[in-house]
Amino acid sequence: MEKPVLSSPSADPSLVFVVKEHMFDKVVTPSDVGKLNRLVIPKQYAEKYFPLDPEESDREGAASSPAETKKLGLLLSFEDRGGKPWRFRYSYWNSSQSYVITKGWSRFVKEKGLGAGDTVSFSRGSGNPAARRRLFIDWKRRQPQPARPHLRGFTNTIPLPSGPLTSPFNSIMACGHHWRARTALYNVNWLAPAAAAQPKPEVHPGAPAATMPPSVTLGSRSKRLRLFGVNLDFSEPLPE
Amino acid sequence: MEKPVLSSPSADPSLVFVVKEHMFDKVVTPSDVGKLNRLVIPKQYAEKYFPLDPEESDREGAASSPAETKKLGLLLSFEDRGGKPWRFRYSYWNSSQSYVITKGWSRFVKEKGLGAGDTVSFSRGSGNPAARRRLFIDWKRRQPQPARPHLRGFTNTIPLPSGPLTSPFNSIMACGHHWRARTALYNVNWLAPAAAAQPKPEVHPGAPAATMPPSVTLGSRSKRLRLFGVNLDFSEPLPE
DNA sequence: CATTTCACCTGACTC
DNA sequence: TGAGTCAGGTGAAAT
Repeated sequence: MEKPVLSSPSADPSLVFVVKEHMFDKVVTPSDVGKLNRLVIPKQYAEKYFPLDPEESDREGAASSPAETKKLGLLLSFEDRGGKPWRFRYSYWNSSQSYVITKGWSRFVKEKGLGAGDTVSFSRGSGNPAARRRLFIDWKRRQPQPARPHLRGFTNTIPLPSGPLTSPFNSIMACGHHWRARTALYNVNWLAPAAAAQPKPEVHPGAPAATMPPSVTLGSRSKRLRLFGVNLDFSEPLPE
Repeated sequence: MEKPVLSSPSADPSLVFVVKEHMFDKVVTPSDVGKLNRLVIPKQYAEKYFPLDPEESDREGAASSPAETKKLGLLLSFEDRGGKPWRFRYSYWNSSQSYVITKGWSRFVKEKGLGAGDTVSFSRGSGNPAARRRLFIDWKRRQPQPARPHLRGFTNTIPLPSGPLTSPFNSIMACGHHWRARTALYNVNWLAPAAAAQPKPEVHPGAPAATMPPSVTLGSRSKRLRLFGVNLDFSEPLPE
């Protein structure tokens, strides 16, 4: 067990400090923050910290018997750094032999804006059994990634993928956008006409070689691309 | 209640006609006829015609008490237009707050060859309470869809919306595509540059006036649009 | 085994 | 906006 640490003030105004023991961290995968709406808990930590067949089956949300618990899972209640409670369903998936947090997880991902590579951290209170039953969840952003260019349109600002920009169209010049309502996930891509009777795109400044066709590749330092007489402006990534 | 109608001969050879009252129709979704093996009954109809907590809990397959019925559902017995009996489990899903027909439904879908967009129709006998307890199910193929132009790209064929094609970009020429995985719903849109130093698009043949900006409108008879030196070919809708 | 059934779950959408 | 509906999913159990 790691050295207990003093936390920031908890939600309970009568407690100024909570002594916590760190349990484990997980660097979340794309699936952990994607639409599968589940977080896989590494088996070694799951069995150590969140046993599903405990002798002392006194956890909140526990079913009546250990066998039932194994089948139905548990309701685990955490507090985040602001004292906000988070209740997650935690269970074992026989099919994948893995321990997962399911219900409630996607709300956490959304509220915190978790992305792949970010770290979630699990702790519990330190001290007597009652204190140790108190669970905490925290998270931190992954190390800053190299800046990516963004295309700032007239009405939309659209994060660009870092790789080559491609389109399912091979025979037309197409500038496509693809997004999901009410999320910030946008995907812009385009292609040059196959038989281009078009001016070659000019990239300013410090342009990498723009290969087109089959695709336009933008360097992270490009700030402006003039394409078919149209100015495309790139900006730094949006503040998060 | 709609006007009672005389049906075709029923399964009971002693009865030549059955008087039916139409209850409701549902245009089935892809999920209703897909692998989920369930039919969602719109709540308004479910609660009106197939109540799960009836005072008179005398329906076939009803559990012993109203509370039990709510939990376990009912066995509903229908006759199709040929008098063939169809028994479906009908219940309420707490999690999605929806009424569903489950067991038995996939067999109906398979036998009738139901596809998305087809309509299933629910009726019951007209007259005294006993007659009204007799349930009927029928279905009809969806209307042939009106032809829509399709944009046939090199690698993709993308159904176009019938209305004007617009884009959230106002300042660049953008040809966007927007779709949801595994459904056939695609949405193609584009716009001309706001300050177009571009040739006007030419539309062949029988072109409607192409207004651009702010948007390009394609008539259903347009087969080809030459836009910025790029040919866009339109075809009839794909065979289904 | 695959397929069906079952009891959940979530997000997109509507009002 | 927030609440309700429901289409489209899931894992597990039943068949």
